[in-house]
Amino acid sequence: MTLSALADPTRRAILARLTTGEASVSELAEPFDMSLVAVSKHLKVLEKAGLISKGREAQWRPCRLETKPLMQVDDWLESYRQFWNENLDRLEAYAAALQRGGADDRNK
Amino acid sequence: MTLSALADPTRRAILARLTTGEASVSELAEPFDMSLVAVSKHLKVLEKAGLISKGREAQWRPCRLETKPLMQVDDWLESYRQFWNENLDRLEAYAAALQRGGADDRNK
DNA sequence: AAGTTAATTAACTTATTAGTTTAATATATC
DNA sequence: GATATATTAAACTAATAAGTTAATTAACTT
Repeated sequence: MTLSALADPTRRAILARLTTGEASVSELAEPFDMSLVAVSKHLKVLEKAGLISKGREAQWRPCRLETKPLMQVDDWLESYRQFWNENLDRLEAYAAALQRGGADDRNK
Repeated sequence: MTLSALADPTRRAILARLTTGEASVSELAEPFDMSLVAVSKHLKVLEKAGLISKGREAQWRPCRLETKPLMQVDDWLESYRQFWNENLDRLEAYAAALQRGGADDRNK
């Protein structure tokens, strides 16, 4: 669910905004060229995904960023980091071999 | 586009499979309880997002994982890593303060 | 050249998503 | 208590997504 919540650019912009601190629904909506209702729905999606939480202060619902799901994405990436590091290692080894005197297919 | 491609569990499973090496479309489709055509479409989505590339060997289209978009996701996460580390720092500082003799609000 | 295997394209269905406008619910203020 | 502000809920529309089956393309095997 986290990834599909993150798939929308408006929602990602909202999250980015929240790294600078809490904000109310209408504050969060302000930069966007869409209705407040639409933004409110985006916030609901983010909340269901656990990416934000809402407090209550009078008639405002201050939203704040929750990091747990993002940390899980970070964890999920781990196996792929291993994958691309292996690839980079292979590439470096190949480049080094070339440097040492072009010991590639063309010399066989 | 990367994140919405990653939002689907079937597609994530396909990527995970591809960390173990190249595979043809039908090999990739085999574990799933859906038509080959459906998997072929998922592969098209992954390909458009740059997450895989397809070669051609006779009638097979060997797919392999491409890491660039995943590395970009990793980069995108960076600002959030900073955010949650700051939060952890604050938490640790608070815990340390408590340890040093409960210098919290209740003592003012 | 007939048949088999691998994959894609086309046409369609159903469900979900992102947005809209209008109405409702709280809370605060005059 | 009336009114203004902040937010959510309801009802609807249009676009996109995920799946299906049937047909097509391409390459290999007899």
